[in-house]
Amino acid sequence: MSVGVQRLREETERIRQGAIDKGEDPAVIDEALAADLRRRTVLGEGDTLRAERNAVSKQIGDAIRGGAAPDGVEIAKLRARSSAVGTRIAALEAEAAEVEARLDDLLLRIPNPADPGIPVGGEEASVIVRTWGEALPRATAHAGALDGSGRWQRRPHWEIGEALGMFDLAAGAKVAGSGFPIYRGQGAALQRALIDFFLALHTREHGMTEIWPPAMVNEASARGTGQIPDKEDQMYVVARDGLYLVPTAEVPVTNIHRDEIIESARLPIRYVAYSPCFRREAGAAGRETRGILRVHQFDKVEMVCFERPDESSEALEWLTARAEVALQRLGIAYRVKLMSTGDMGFTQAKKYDLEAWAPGVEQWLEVSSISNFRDFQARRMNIRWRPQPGASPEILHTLNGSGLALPRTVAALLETYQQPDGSVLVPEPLQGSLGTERLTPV
RNA sequence: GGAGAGGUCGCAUAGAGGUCUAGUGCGACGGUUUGCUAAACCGUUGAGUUGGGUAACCGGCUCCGAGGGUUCGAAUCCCUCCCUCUCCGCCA
Repeated sequence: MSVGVQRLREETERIRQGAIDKGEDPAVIDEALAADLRRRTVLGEGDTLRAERNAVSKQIGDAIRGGAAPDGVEIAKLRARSSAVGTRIAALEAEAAEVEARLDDLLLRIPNPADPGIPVGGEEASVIVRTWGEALPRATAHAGALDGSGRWQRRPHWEIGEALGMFDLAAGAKVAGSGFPIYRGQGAALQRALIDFFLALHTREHGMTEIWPPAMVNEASARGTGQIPDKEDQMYVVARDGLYLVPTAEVPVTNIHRDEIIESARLPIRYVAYSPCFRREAGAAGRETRGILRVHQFDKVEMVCFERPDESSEALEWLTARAEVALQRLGIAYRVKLMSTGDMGFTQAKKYDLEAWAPGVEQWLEVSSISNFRDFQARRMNIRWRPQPGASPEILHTLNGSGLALPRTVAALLETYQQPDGSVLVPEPLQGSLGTERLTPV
Protein backbone atom coordinates (compact mmCIF):
# COMPACT_ATOMS: atom_id res chain seq x y z
CA MET A 1 0.00 0.00 0.00
CA SER A 2 1.35 3.35 -0.86
CA VAL A 3 0.56 6.66 -2.42
CA GLY A 4 2.24 6.96 -5.78
CA VAL A 5 5.40 8.98 -6.05
CA GLN A 6 3.86 10.94 -8.88
CA ARG A 7 0.85 11.86 -6.79
CA LEU A 8 3.20 12.72 -3.97
CA ARG A 9 4.85 15.29 -6.21
CA GLU A 10 1.59 16.70 -7.51
CA GLU A 11 -0.52 16.70 -4.35
CA THR A 12 2.11 17.11 -1.67
CA GLU A 13 0.04 19.36 0.56
CA ARG A 14 -3.08 17.23 0.46
CA ILE A 15 -1.05 14.15 1.36
CA ARG A 16 0.72 16.01 4.12
CA GLN A 17 -2.59 17.15 5.61
CA GLY A 18 -3.95 13.62 5.22
CA ALA A 19 -1.08 12.24 7.28
CA ILE A 20 -1.62 14.84 9.98
CA ASP A 21 -5.36 14.08 10.09
CA LYS A 22 -4.63 10.42 10.58
CA GLY A 23 -2.20 11.17 13.37
CA GLU A 24 0.88 10.13 11.40
CA ASP A 25 4.19 11.96 11.20
CA PRO A 26 4.31 14.04 7.99
CA ALA A 27 8.12 14.26 8.08
CA VAL A 28 8.44 11.17 5.87
CA ILE A 29 6.82 13.10 3.05
CA ASP A 30 9.74 15.51 2.71
CA GLU A 31 12.21 12.67 3.06
CA ALA A 32 10.43 10.79 0.31
CA LEU A 33 10.46 13.81 -2.00
CA ALA A 34 14.19 14.22 -1.44
CA ALA A 35 14.81 10.54 -2.13
CA ASP A 36 12.74 10.77 -5.30
CA LEU A 37 14.79 13.70 -6.54
CA ARG A 38 18.03 11.86 -5.90
CA ARG A 39 16.66 8.75 -7.54
CA ARG A 40 15.80 10.58 -10.75
CA THR A 41 19.21 12.18 -10.90
CA VAL A 42 20.98 8.85 -10.51
CA LEU A 43 18.72 7.14 -13.03
CA GLY A 44 19.34 9.87 -15.57
CA GLU A 45 23.11 9.60 -15.29
CA GLY A 46 22.94 5.82 -15.50
CA ASP A 47 20.77 5.94 -18.61
CA THR A 48 23.20 8.26 -20.35
CA LEU A 49 26.12 5.96 -19.61
CA ARG A 50 24.20 2.89 -20.74
CA ALA A 51 23.43 4.63 -24.01
CA GLU A 52 27.17 5.23 -24.46
CA ARG A 53 28.05 1.62 -23.71
CA ASN A 54 25.42 0.37 -26.11
CA ALA A 55 26.88 2.58 -28.83
CA VAL A 56 30.44 1.41 -28.24
CA SER A 57 29.45 -2.25 -28.15
CA LYS A 58 27.68 -1.74 -31.42
CA GLN A 59 30.85 -0.23 -32.89
CA ILE A 60 32.80 -3.29 -31.81
CA GLY A 61 30.31 -5.59 -33.46
CA ASP A 62 30.24 -3.54 -36.65
CA ALA A 63 34.04 -3.40 -36.80
CA ILE A 64 34.46 -7.15 -36.36
CA ARG A 65 31.85 -7.89 -38.97
CA GLY A 66 33.58 -5.37 -41.21
CA GLY A 67 36.78 -7.39 -41.07
CA ALA A 68 38.69 -5.89 -38.15
CA ALA A 69 40.84 -8.32 -36.18
CA PRO A 70 38.94 -9.20 -32.97
CA ASP A 71 42.13 -8.91 -30.94
CA GLY A 72 43.53 -5.93 -32.80
CA VAL A 73 44.49 -2.57 -31.38
CA GLU A 74 41.35 -0.75 -32.53
CA ILE A 75 39.03 -3.25 -30.89
CA ALA A 76 41.08 -3.30 -27.71
CA LYS A 77 40.73 0.46 -27.35
CA LEU A 78 36.98 0.28 -27.78
CA ARG A 79 36.76 -2.55 -25.28
CA ALA A 80 38.72 -0.59 -22.71
CA ARG A 81 36.43 2.38 -23.12
CA SER A 82 33.27 0.31 -22.80
CA SER A 83 34.71 -1.46 -19.81
CA ALA A 84 35.44 1.84 -18.08
CA VAL A 85 31.91 3.02 -18.69
CA GLY A 86 30.67 -0.31 -17.33
CA THR A 87 32.45 0.30 -14.06
CA ARG A 88 30.75 3.67 -13.63
CA ILE A 89 27.40 2.13 -14.53
CA ALA A 90 27.82 -0.50 -11.85
CA ALA A 91 28.46 2.18 -9.22
CA LEU A 92 25.39 4.17 -10.28
CA GLU A 93 23.23 1.08 -10.33
CA ALA A 94 24.26 0.27 -6.80
CA GLU A 95 23.30 3.74 -5.69
CA ALA A 96 20.05 3.59 -7.62
CA ALA A 97 19.12 0.35 -5.89
CA GLU A 98 19.92 1.85 -2.52
CA VAL A 99 17.97 5.05 -3.08
CA GLU A 100 14.98 3.21 -4.54
CA ALA A 101 14.84 0.88 -1.56
CA ARG A 102 14.90 3.90 0.72
CA LEU A 103 12.19 5.63 -1.28
CA ASP A 104 9.98 2.52 -1.24
CA ASP A 105 10.38 2.28 2.50
CA LEU A 106 9.44 5.94 2.96
CA LEU A 107 6.43 5.67 0.67
CA LEU A 108 5.15 2.74 2.70
CA ARG A 109 5.02 4.98 5.74
CA ILE A 110 2.80 7.62 4.15
CA PRO A 111 -0.87 6.93 4.88
CA ASN A 112 -3.67 7.06 2.36
CA PRO A 113 -5.34 10.46 2.82
CA ALA A 114 -8.98 10.26 3.82
CA ASP A 115 -11.59 11.44 1.35
CA PRO A 116 -12.68 15.08 1.56
CA GLY A 117 -15.53 15.47 4.01
CA ILE A 118 -14.49 12.68 6.35
CA PRO A 119 -14.73 13.90 9.96
CA VAL A 120 -11.29 14.76 11.28
CA GLY A 121 -10.29 13.45 14.67
CA GLY A 122 -9.99 10.31 16.75
CA GLU A 123 -12.53 7.69 17.75
CA GLU A 124 -14.84 10.34 19.19
CA ALA A 125 -15.15 12.02 15.80
CA SER A 126 -16.70 9.01 14.09
CA VAL A 127 -20.40 9.48 13.47
CA ILE A 128 -23.42 7.18 13.43
CA VAL A 129 -25.02 7.85 10.06
CA ARG A 130 -28.07 5.62 10.47
CA THR A 131 -29.56 2.83 12.53
CA TRP A 132 -31.91 0.04 11.53
CA GLY A 133 -34.26 -2.01 13.67
CA GLU A 134 -35.08 -1.84 17.31
CA ALA A 135 -32.28 -2.09 19.85
CA LEU A 136 -33.98 -4.33 22.38
CA PRO A 137 -33.45 -3.57 26.04
CA ARG A 138 -31.78 -6.19 28.20
CA ALA A 139 -34.71 -6.36 30.62
CA THR A 140 -38.33 -6.40 29.57
CA ALA A 141 -41.54 -6.94 31.46
CA HIS A 142 -42.63 -10.52 31.13
CA ALA A 143 -45.30 -12.29 33.14
CA GLY A 144 -43.78 -15.71 32.76
CA ALA A 145 -40.29 -14.80 33.89
CA LEU A 146 -38.49 -17.75 35.36
CA ASP A 147 -37.57 -16.02 38.58
CA GLY A 148 -41.10 -14.71 39.11
CA SER A 149 -39.92 -11.13 39.17
CA GLY A 150 -42.18 -10.13 36.32
CA ARG A 151 -39.11 -9.04 34.43
CA TRP A 152 -37.04 -11.02 31.97
CA GLN A 153 -33.33 -10.46 31.74
CA ARG A 154 -31.82 -11.35 28.38
CA ARG A 155 -28.76 -13.50 28.74
CA PRO A 156 -25.33 -13.02 27.11
CA HIS A 157 -24.59 -15.22 24.13
CA TRP A 158 -22.08 -17.45 25.89
CA GLU A 159 -24.73 -18.52 28.36
CA ILE A 160 -27.20 -19.18 25.59
CA GLY A 161 -24.65 -21.09 23.58
CA GLU A 162 -23.74 -23.21 26.54
CA ALA A 163 -27.38 -24.00 27.33
CA LEU A 164 -27.97 -25.03 23.73
CA GLY A 165 -24.72 -27.03 23.53
CA MET A 166 -23.51 -24.92 20.64
CA PHE A 167 -19.96 -24.08 21.70
CA ASP A 168 -17.27 -26.17 23.29
CA LEU A 169 -14.52 -23.71 24.08
CA ALA A 170 -12.79 -26.05 26.51
CA ALA A 171 -12.52 -28.77 23.91
CA GLY A 172 -11.22 -26.26 21.38
CA ALA A 173 -8.58 -25.14 23.86
CA LYS A 174 -7.53 -28.73 24.41
CA VAL A 175 -7.38 -29.59 20.73
CA ALA A 176 -5.75 -26.38 19.46
CA GLY A 177 -5.54 -23.70 22.10
CA SER A 178 -7.46 -20.89 23.68
CA GLY A 179 -9.26 -18.88 21.03
CA PHE A 180 -9.91 -21.82 18.74
CA PRO A 181 -13.58 -22.51 19.37
CA ILE A 182 -15.25 -25.77 18.58
CA TYR A 183 -18.82 -25.46 17.40
CA ARG A 184 -21.00 -28.43 18.16
CA GLY A 185 -24.40 -29.67 17.08
CA GLN A 186 -26.79 -26.77 16.50
CA GLY A 187 -23.86 -24.39 16.84
CA ALA A 188 -21.95 -26.06 14.03
CA ALA A 189 -25.07 -26.19 11.87
CA LEU A 190 -25.66 -22.49 12.49
CA GLN A 191 -22.19 -21.68 11.17
CA ARG A 192 -22.84 -23.64 8.03
CA ALA A 193 -26.29 -22.12 7.59
CA LEU A 194 -25.00 -18.56 7.94
CA ILE A 195 -22.16 -19.09 5.48
CA ASP A 196 -24.54 -20.57 2.95
CA PHE A 197 -27.08 -17.79 3.48
CA PHE A 198 -24.51 -15.04 3.00
CA LEU A 199 -22.99 -16.61 -0.10
CA ALA A 200 -26.36 -17.28 -1.68
CA LEU A 201 -27.53 -13.75 -0.95
CA HIS A 202 -24.51 -12.05 -2.44
CA THR A 203 -24.27 -14.29 -5.48
CA ARG A 204 -27.91 -14.78 -6.45
CA GLU A 205 -29.32 -11.42 -5.44
CA HIS A 206 -26.31 -9.11 -5.57
CA GLY A 207 -24.63 -10.60 -8.62
CA MET A 208 -21.21 -11.27 -7.10
CA THR A 209 -18.98 -14.09 -8.29
CA GLU A 210 -18.26 -16.70 -5.65
CA ILE A 211 -14.63 -17.53 -4.89
CA TRP A 212 -13.40 -20.35 -2.71
CA PRO A 213 -9.85 -19.23 -1.96
CA PRO A 214 -6.77 -20.87 -0.49
CA ALA A 215 -6.47 -20.56 3.28
CA MET A 216 -2.76 -19.85 2.96
CA VAL A 217 -0.94 -17.35 0.79
CA ASN A 218 2.65 -16.80 -0.24
CA GLU A 219 4.75 -13.84 0.76
CA ALA A 220 4.05 -11.82 -2.39
CA SER A 221 0.33 -11.95 -1.70
CA ALA A 222 0.78 -11.03 1.94
CA ARG A 223 2.78 -8.06 0.76
CA GLY A 224 0.25 -7.14 -1.88
CA THR A 225 -2.54 -6.40 0.57
CA GLY A 226 -0.14 -4.89 3.09
CA GLN A 227 -0.19 -7.59 5.76
CA ILE A 228 3.57 -7.45 5.33
CA PRO A 229 5.08 -5.33 6.68
CA ASP A 230 2.19 -3.51 8.41
CA LYS A 231 0.50 -6.37 10.24
CA GLU A 232 3.06 -9.08 10.15
CA ASP A 233 2.63 -9.95 13.81
CA GLN A 234 -1.06 -10.56 13.23
CA MET A 235 -0.50 -13.54 10.96
CA TYR A 236 0.27 -17.17 11.59
CA VAL A 237 3.33 -18.21 9.61
CA VAL A 238 4.17 -21.60 8.19
CA ALA A 239 7.86 -20.80 8.04
CA ARG A 240 8.99 -24.09 6.58
CA ASP A 241 6.98 -23.54 3.42
CA GLY A 242 7.04 -19.74 3.30
CA LEU A 243 3.25 -19.51 3.68
CA TYR A 244 0.90 -17.43 5.77
CA LEU A 245 -2.53 -18.40 7.07
CA VAL A 246 -5.01 -15.87 5.74
CA PRO A 247 -6.31 -13.31 8.26
CA THR A 248 -9.20 -12.58 5.88
CA ALA A 249 -10.30 -13.70 2.42
CA GLU A 250 -9.41 -10.19 1.29
CA VAL A 251 -5.80 -11.32 0.97
CA PRO A 252 -6.16 -14.23 -1.47
CA VAL A 253 -9.13 -12.74 -3.33
CA THR A 254 -7.66 -9.28 -3.96
CA ASN A 255 -4.40 -10.87 -5.10
CA ILE A 256 -6.22 -12.78 -7.82
CA HIS A 257 -5.66 -9.84 -10.13
CA ARG A 258 -2.18 -8.81 -8.95
CA ASP A 259 -0.04 -7.58 -11.89
CA GLU A 260 -2.96 -7.63 -14.31
CA ILE A 261 -4.40 -5.14 -16.76
CA ILE A 262 -8.17 -5.45 -16.87
CA GLU A 263 -10.14 -4.29 -19.90
CA SER A 264 -12.81 -1.75 -19.04
CA ALA A 265 -15.62 -4.02 -20.26
CA ARG A 266 -14.82 -6.46 -17.44
CA LEU A 267 -15.32 -3.89 -14.70
CA PRO A 268 -16.64 -3.85 -12.13
CA ILE A 269 -15.43 -7.20 -10.84
CA ARG A 270 -17.18 -8.16 -7.63
CA TYR A 271 -16.28 -11.26 -5.70
CA VAL A 272 -17.67 -12.85 -2.59
CA ALA A 273 -15.67 -15.46 -0.74
CA TYR A 274 -16.01 -17.54 2.36
CA SER A 275 -12.84 -18.37 4.25
CA PRO A 276 -11.70 -19.25 7.69
CA CYS A 277 -9.67 -16.38 9.14
CA PHE A 278 -6.63 -16.81 11.34
CA ARG A 279 -5.38 -14.02 13.57
CA ARG A 280 -2.80 -14.19 16.29
CA GLU A 281 -4.39 -11.26 18.18
CA ALA A 282 -1.13 -10.93 20.08
CA GLY A 283 -1.60 -8.97 23.26
CA ALA A 284 -5.38 -8.86 22.98
CA ALA A 285 -6.14 -11.36 25.72
CA GLY A 286 -8.26 -10.04 28.54
CA ARG A 287 -10.72 -7.31 27.79
CA GLU A 288 -13.65 -8.18 25.58
CA THR A 289 -12.25 -11.56 24.74
CA ARG A 290 -14.83 -13.62 26.53
CA GLY A 291 -16.57 -16.30 24.54
CA ILE A 292 -16.33 -16.02 20.79
CA LEU A 293 -16.04 -12.26 20.31
CA ARG A 294 -12.30 -12.26 19.69
CA VAL A 295 -10.72 -15.53 18.67
CA HIS A 296 -7.75 -16.85 16.71
CA GLN A 297 -9.83 -18.65 14.12
CA PHE A 298 -13.20 -17.54 12.87
CA ASP A 299 -15.29 -17.63 9.73
CA LYS A 300 -16.18 -14.79 7.47
CA VAL A 301 -17.79 -14.09 4.13
CA GLU A 302 -15.92 -11.26 2.46
CA MET A 303 -16.86 -9.09 -0.51
CA VAL A 304 -14.10 -7.69 -2.74
CA CYS A 305 -14.62 -5.18 -5.56
CA PHE A 306 -12.43 -3.91 -8.39
CA GLU A 307 -13.90 -0.69 -9.71
CA ARG A 308 -13.38 2.10 -12.18
CA PRO A 309 -11.99 5.07 -10.23
CA ASP A 310 -14.95 7.28 -11.09
CA GLU A 311 -17.34 4.68 -9.72
CA SER A 312 -15.67 3.64 -6.49
CA SER A 313 -17.41 6.19 -4.28
CA GLU A 314 -20.76 4.90 -5.37
CA ALA A 315 -19.52 1.33 -5.02
CA LEU A 316 -18.68 1.88 -1.36
CA GLU A 317 -22.29 2.91 -0.66
CA TRP A 318 -23.55 -0.04 -2.66
CA LEU A 319 -21.27 -2.47 -0.89
CA THR A 320 -22.27 -1.13 2.50
CA ALA A 321 -25.92 -1.55 1.60
CA ARG A 322 -25.24 -5.19 0.55
CA ALA A 323 -23.82 -5.96 3.98
CA GLU A 324 -26.78 -4.22 5.57
CA VAL A 325 -29.19 -6.40 3.63
CA ALA A 326 -27.68 -9.45 5.30
CA LEU A 327 -28.40 -8.04 8.75
CA GLN A 328 -31.85 -6.86 7.73
CA ARG A 329 -32.83 -10.30 6.45
CA LEU A 330 -31.66 -11.79 9.71
CA GLY A 331 -33.66 -9.18 11.60
CA ILE A 332 -30.71 -7.98 13.65
CA ALA A 333 -30.71 -4.32 14.69
CA TYR A 334 -27.59 -2.44 13.69
CA ARG A 335 -26.08 0.94 13.19
CA VAL A 336 -23.75 2.30 10.52
CA LYS A 337 -20.74 4.24 11.66
CA LEU A 338 -18.72 6.54 9.39
CA MET A 339 -15.18 6.29 10.64
CA SER A 340 -13.22 9.47 11.32
CA THR A 341 -9.74 10.09 9.92
CA GLY A 342 -8.06 8.83 13.05
CA ASP A 343 -10.39 5.86 13.47
CA MET A 344 -10.22 4.31 10.02
CA GLY A 345 -6.66 3.13 9.71
CA PHE A 346 -3.65 3.72 7.52
CA THR A 347 -4.85 2.34 4.20
CA GLN A 348 -8.47 3.41 3.84
CA ALA A 349 -9.83 6.55 2.21
CA LYS A 350 -13.32 6.01 3.58
CA LYS A 351 -14.70 3.33 5.84
CA TYR A 352 -17.99 2.31 7.40
CA ASP A 353 -18.40 -0.09 10.26
CA LEU A 354 -21.60 -2.04 10.79
CA GLU A 355 -22.36 -2.70 14.42
CA ALA A 356 -24.99 -5.22 15.41
CA TRP A 357 -26.92 -4.76 18.63
CA ALA A 358 -26.46 -7.53 21.17
CA PRO A 359 -29.09 -6.97 23.87
CA GLY A 360 -27.72 -9.61 26.25
CA VAL A 361 -24.44 -7.81 26.72
CA GLU A 362 -25.90 -4.43 25.78
CA GLN A 363 -23.18 -3.73 23.26
CA TRP A 364 -22.88 -2.78 19.65
CA LEU A 365 -20.68 -5.46 18.08
CA GLU A 366 -18.66 -4.77 14.96
CA VAL A 367 -19.76 -7.38 12.43
CA SER A 368 -18.61 -5.72 9.23
CA SER A 369 -16.11 -3.18 8.04
CA ILE A 370 -16.50 -1.77 4.53
CA SER A 371 -13.65 0.23 3.02
CA ASN A 372 -12.72 2.12 -0.10
CA PHE A 373 -8.97 1.99 -0.62
CA ARG A 374 -9.15 3.96 -3.85
CA ASP A 375 -5.88 3.29 -5.70
CA PHE A 376 -3.79 2.76 -2.57
CA GLN A 377 -3.97 -1.01 -2.44
CA ALA A 378 -4.14 -1.55 -6.19
CA ARG A 379 -0.95 0.42 -6.76
CA ARG A 380 0.92 -1.86 -4.43
CA MET A 381 -0.46 -4.87 -6.26
CA ASN A 382 -0.08 -3.29 -9.68
CA ILE A 383 -3.71 -3.89 -10.65
CA ARG A 384 -4.65 -1.69 -13.58
CA TRP A 385 -7.45 -1.18 -16.03
CA ARG A 386 -7.64 0.20 -19.53
CA PRO A 387 -10.18 3.05 -19.77
CA GLN A 388 -10.49 2.72 -23.57
CA PRO A 389 -9.28 -0.01 -25.93
CA GLY A 390 -5.75 1.01 -26.83
CA ALA A 391 -5.45 3.56 -24.03
CA SER A 392 -2.71 3.47 -21.43
CA PRO A 393 -3.50 1.42 -18.35
CA GLU A 394 -4.28 3.16 -15.07
CA ILE A 395 -4.44 1.98 -11.51
CA LEU A 396 -7.98 0.92 -10.60
CA HIS A 397 -9.77 1.14 -7.27
CA THR A 398 -10.36 -1.65 -4.79
CA LEU A 399 -12.92 -1.98 -2.02
CA ASN A 400 -13.85 -4.69 0.37
CA GLY A 401 -16.29 -5.39 3.12
CA SER A 402 -17.37 -8.18 5.39
CA GLY A 403 -20.63 -9.73 4.50
CA LEU A 404 -20.51 -10.81 7.36
CA ALA A 405 -18.13 -12.03 10.04
CA LEU A 406 -19.72 -14.95 11.84
CA PRO A 407 -18.86 -14.94 15.56
CA ARG A 408 -20.31 -11.56 16.44
CA THR A 409 -23.25 -12.10 14.11
CA VAL A 410 -23.96 -15.32 16.00
CA ALA A 411 -23.70 -13.47 19.31
CA ALA A 412 -26.13 -10.76 18.20
CA LEU A 413 -28.44 -13.32 16.68
CA LEU A 414 -28.62 -15.52 19.78
CA GLU A 415 -29.15 -12.55 22.07
CA THR A 416 -31.77 -11.02 19.81
CA TYR A 417 -33.80 -14.19 19.24
CA GLN A 418 -33.58 -15.76 22.68
CA GLN A 419 -36.89 -16.50 24.34
CA PRO A 420 -37.83 -16.45 28.03
CA ASP A 421 -38.08 -20.25 27.99
CA GLY A 422 -34.44 -20.58 26.98
CA SER A 423 -35.04 -21.44 23.35
CA VAL A 424 -33.87 -19.36 20.40
CA LEU A 425 -36.06 -18.59 17.41
CA VAL A 426 -34.42 -19.12 14.02
CA PRO A 427 -34.71 -16.21 11.56
CA GLU A 428 -36.59 -17.16 8.44
CA PRO A 429 -33.62 -17.25 6.01
CA LEU A 430 -31.87 -19.90 8.10
CA GLN A 431 -34.86 -22.14 8.79
CA GLY A 432 -34.42 -24.15 5.62
CA SER A 433 -30.86 -25.25 6.12
CA LEU A 434 -31.24 -25.69 9.88
CA GLY A 435 -34.46 -27.65 9.39
CA THR A 436 -36.15 -25.98 12.33
CA GLU A 437 -37.76 -22.74 13.43
CA ARG A 438 -36.42 -22.97 16.95
CA LEU A 439 -33.18 -24.01 18.66
CA THR A 440 -33.83 -25.68 21.97
CA PRO A 441 -31.69 -26.45 25.03
CA VAL A 442 -30.07 -29.85 24.99
C1' G B 1 9.43 -36.85 -3.16
C1' G B 2 12.07 -39.00 -8.03
C1' A B 3 12.87 -38.58 -13.52
C1' G B 4 12.11 -35.80 -17.94
C1' A B 5 10.21 -31.51 -20.93
C1' G B 6 9.23 -26.51 -21.00
C1' G B 7 8.36 -21.00 -19.54
C1' U B 8 9.85 -15.38 -25.55
C1' C B 9 5.04 -9.00 -27.36
C1' G B 10 -3.12 -10.82 -26.05
C1' C B 11 -2.55 -16.24 -28.15
C1' A B 12 0.73 -19.47 -31.04
C1' U B 13 5.62 -19.93 -32.56
C1' A B 14 11.04 -18.56 -34.44
C1' G B 15 15.46 -17.24 -32.17
C1' A B 16 21.50 -20.96 -30.22
C1' G B 17 26.86 -14.23 -28.05
C1' G B 18 26.92 -8.61 -32.07
C1' U B 19 22.60 -8.21 -38.56
C1' C B 20 17.16 -8.70 -32.10
C1' U B 21 15.50 -1.13 -32.25
C1' A B 22 12.88 -9.53 -30.69
C1' G B 23 10.94 -12.21 -36.68
C1' U B 24 6.42 -14.77 -38.39
C1' G B 25 1.27 -16.38 -37.98
C1' C B 26 -3.40 -15.62 -35.48
C1' G B 27 -6.34 -12.15 -32.94
C1' A B 28 -7.55 -7.02 -32.19
C1' C B 29 -7.79 -2.04 -34.17
C1' G B 30 -7.74 1.53 -38.50
C1' G B 31 -8.15 1.91 -43.83
C1' U B 32 -9.13 0.33 -49.18
C1' U B 33 -12.39 -2.68 -52.02
C1' U B 34 -17.68 -4.13 -51.14
C1' G B 35 -25.53 -4.87 -52.09
C1' C B 36 -24.94 -7.80 -46.88
C1' U B 37 -21.72 -11.40 -44.74
C1' A B 38 -17.16 -13.35 -45.82
C1' A B 39 -12.57 -12.71 -48.15
C1' A B 40 -8.41 -10.05 -50.08
C1' C B 41 -4.94 -6.11 -49.67
C1' C B 42 -2.42 -2.04 -46.86
C1' G B 43 -1.19 -0.14 -42.12
C1' U B 44 -1.07 -0.17 -36.66
C1' U B 45 -0.36 -3.24 -32.31
C1' G B 46 3.00 -4.24 -25.13
C1' A B 47 4.67 -2.48 -20.22
C1' G B 48 7.71 0.48 -16.87
C1' U B 49 10.68 4.61 -16.04
C1' U B 50 13.01 9.16 -17.30
C1' G B 51 13.93 13.80 -20.18
C1' G B 52 11.99 17.78 -23.59
C1' G B 53 7.12 20.15 -24.93
C1' U B 54 1.02 23.82 -22.75
C1' A B 55 -0.29 19.76 -25.79
C1' A B 56 -0.89 16.07 -29.76
C1' C B 57 4.13 14.34 -29.84
C1' C B 58 9.44 13.28 -29.77
C1' G B 59 13.90 11.06 -27.46
C1' G B 60 16.90 7.92 -23.71
C1' C B 61 16.98 3.63 -20.65
C1' U B 62 14.88 -1.01 -18.84
C1' C B 63 11.79 -5.47 -19.51
C1' C B 64 12.19 -12.58 -23.35
C1' G B 65 9.35 -16.67 -15.59
C1' A B 66 12.44 -14.32 -11.01
C1' G B 67 17.24 -13.22 -9.06
C1' G B 68 22.53 -13.50 -9.45
C1' G B 69 27.07 -14.33 -12.62
C1' U B 70 30.47 -14.48 -17.19
C1' U B 71 31.39 -10.74 -21.35
C1' C B 72 33.20 -4.76 -24.49
C1' G B 73 28.24 -6.81 -25.59
C1' A B 74 23.28 -11.90 -23.11
C1' A B 75 16.51 -13.91 -25.10
C1' U B 76 20.99 -16.78 -26.35
C1' C B 77 26.38 -19.21 -21.89
C1' C B 78 26.73 -20.46 -16.23
C1' C B 79 24.39 -20.73 -11.10
C1' U B 80 20.10 -20.48 -7.72
C1' C B 81 14.95 -20.26 -7.25
C1' C B 82 9.64 -20.22 -8.93
C1' C B 83 5.84 -22.06 -12.04
C1' U B 84 3.54 -25.38 -15.87
C1' C B 85 3.23 -30.17 -18.34
C1' U B 86 4.35 -35.74 -18.73
C1' C B 87 5.67 -40.30 -16.22
C1' C B 88 6.67 -42.74 -11.40
C1' G B 89 5.94 -42.87 -6.02
C1' C B 90 2.72 -41.32 -1.97
C1' C B 91 -2.07 -39.77 -0.50
C1' A B 92 -7.82 -37.21 1.33
